[in-house]
Amino acid sequence: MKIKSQLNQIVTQALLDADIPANDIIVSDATRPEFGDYQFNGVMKLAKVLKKNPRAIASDIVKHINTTGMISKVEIAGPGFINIWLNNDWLSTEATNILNDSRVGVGIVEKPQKIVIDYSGPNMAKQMHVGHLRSTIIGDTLATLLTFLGNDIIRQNHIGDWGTQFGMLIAYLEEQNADTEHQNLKDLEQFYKNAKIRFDQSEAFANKAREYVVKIQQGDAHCLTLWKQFIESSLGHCEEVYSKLGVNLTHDDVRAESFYNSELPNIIKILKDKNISTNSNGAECVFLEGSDAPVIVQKGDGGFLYATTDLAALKFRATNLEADRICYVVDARQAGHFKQVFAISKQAGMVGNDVNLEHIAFGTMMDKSGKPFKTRDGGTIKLIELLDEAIIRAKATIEKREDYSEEKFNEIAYAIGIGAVKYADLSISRESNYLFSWEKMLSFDGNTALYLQYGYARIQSIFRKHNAKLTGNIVIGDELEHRLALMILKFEDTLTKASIEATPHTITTYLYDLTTLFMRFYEQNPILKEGVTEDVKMSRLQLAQLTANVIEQGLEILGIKVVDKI
RNA sequence: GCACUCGUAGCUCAGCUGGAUAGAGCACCCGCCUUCUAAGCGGGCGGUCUCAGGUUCGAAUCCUGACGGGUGUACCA
Repeated sequence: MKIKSQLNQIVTQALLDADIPANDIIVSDATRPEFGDYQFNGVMKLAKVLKKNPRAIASDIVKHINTTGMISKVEIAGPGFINIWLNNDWLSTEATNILNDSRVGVGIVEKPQKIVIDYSGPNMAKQMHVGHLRSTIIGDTLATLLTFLGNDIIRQNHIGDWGTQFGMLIAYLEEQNADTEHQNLKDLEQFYKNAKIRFDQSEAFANKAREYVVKIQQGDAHCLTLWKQFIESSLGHCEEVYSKLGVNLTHDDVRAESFYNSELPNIIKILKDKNISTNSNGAECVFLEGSDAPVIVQKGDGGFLYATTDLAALKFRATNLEADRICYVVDARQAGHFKQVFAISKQAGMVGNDVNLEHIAFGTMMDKSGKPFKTRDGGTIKLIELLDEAIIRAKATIEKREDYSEEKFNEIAYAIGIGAVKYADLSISRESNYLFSWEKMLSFDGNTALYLQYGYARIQSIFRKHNAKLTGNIVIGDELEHRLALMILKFEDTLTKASIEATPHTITTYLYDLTTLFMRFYEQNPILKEGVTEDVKMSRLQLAQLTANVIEQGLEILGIKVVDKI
């Protein structure tokens, strides 16, 4: 339900009917319950332009606001605020209507876009670690969200499969002998370490590794075979993580760095032809306004850099993939880099002016002491181990709660553990650094996945008891039910906002508020208890059902599973 | 040096396209279970929104400056 745009229209019409020039009329959420459901604050500004008393203008507008449909009451308050209450009958009708809607009342965007989302992007020469977590989780949520709203999403996993480290790894792979094939790649972590040790120990090996870098780049068949074998194996490990995380990235979404290799000389040619780049100290550079350091697109030795690859990728995405919007879900520290390549790509015409380029930046994950998240000895924490620990901790959290079957116990712990990790990440505003805390993320209290899952499970419990068809209509009986119904109907506006601003935490905040509201409703308004009339019972059951539907759908967009029982 | 970014309750964070008395959670204190999952709910305590100016009828929000933290900054990605 698009509530805000409907209200905007009603208020705009009221202004027009009152002969007041109206443009960009925006109604906002009321700041307090006693101020109604929504408020319009634009009168004071209008008063200045029109040189009239704001309360007089407000009164004029209010007279023309249509209160026969969704709005029940309008009031002028303070210097000229217009407070708006929604009609209970309208709320109940709209809410009842979406009871059997699989989209819980959420429509499709008017103008679907083709959107490329670049996320995860692990380096094949390393095991996935916590540094890849945020990009993977935030990116996947955006992809799911934008798809749900009706856009055409192209996921791009820009894996790092090219560069000097691969010489070392390939040399080691060959030294270990290829006939054992994937066997010696089973424990990739150990493989990386061993290769590094060999590299540091043996000068001969180190030289061979450097030689291999050149060979790979020259397209030596034998080396390329080994390289491909290595990449496949490393990617397999990533997919293990994706699967455990419940992230929708597949082999088909992989468009590796090396994919753009053949295009790189052309990128340089375009930049040279358009006089965008110049040679400086032997390197091909682009000097952008407002910055003293250049963007180097080709090294003095002829090698290319990641700026070049990113330009090629931008060109490919805008031209071949025909994207309207391209989102890069990458660490905030890369902000400067993206600002530069975005500017160059537009200047060089590699990307059309109408294409929206966005760096979806996120902050660093910190530990309790406020330092970047590392193991005790300063190493990076492997993602797969973090996820396994989350599941173990989830088990500890719920083990005393109920007698579960082994299978059920594992299923619930998985949903809670992985959900906790994802939710903790998504619920913080993405640009700020975030503090990693097991205690906080696995708590039943506060804004956590577990609280929402618990709320959902409580509702399922009600329906296990009720276990019969829902009939009748929703009837709003009190203030709490009014707010709950409205909150349910705000789902679409929330998703829309989150999709435009690329802010998953908008969704988590909403779901948390919804669940809190439901818990209060549930405490105060009995559903299946003695003395509740059939009509009221049915109405409340439907509100409970809708709440569960929104929680489930909302969490699904966040990539988090619900469970019937906790 | 220059650029970017952040500074809100003891702690973790919302709010920032200007609006009414700045909100949550944790922690702490006090209440509420013979009845739908009390791992819940209600109430209380807690703030010069880093500081100083400016714009405005109105500033946590916008502008300038200062202080403090983080990050980036010519051939890694």
